[in-house]
Amino acid sequence: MRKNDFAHQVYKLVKKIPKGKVATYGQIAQQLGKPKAARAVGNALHQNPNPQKIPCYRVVDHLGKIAGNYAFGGGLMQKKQLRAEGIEFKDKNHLKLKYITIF
DNA sequence: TAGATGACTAATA
DNA sequence: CTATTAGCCATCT
Repeated sequence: MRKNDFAHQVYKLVKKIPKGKVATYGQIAQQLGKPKAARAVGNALHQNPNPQKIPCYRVVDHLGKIAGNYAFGGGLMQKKQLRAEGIEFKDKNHLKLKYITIF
């Protein structure tokens, strides 16, 4: 394993997502220079070597929807965490698209 | 090395 | 709205 893995880049970028905002897998992939690698980004987070350092709950799909119960405390906890950061939901599973951005 | 898998995205019906 | 098809890319077996 090299320290400059694709996954390593993903973690680094996810950690930089500002509070109160979220990013899509596609956006992260694009920041890495591979806009088609959204799927690979999801896989990288699935490995999730540092759930305590990586705010994977700020990463959602292109509709602002939470992936599922793969995160630290489950999908429900994830939604609560997002709401605690000032992010509002459009409905039960979809965030308001205005929050989907990096920087 | 090759095939299967998945926390994706887009297009189509 | 949901279901299906297809393309994409890193990781796993």
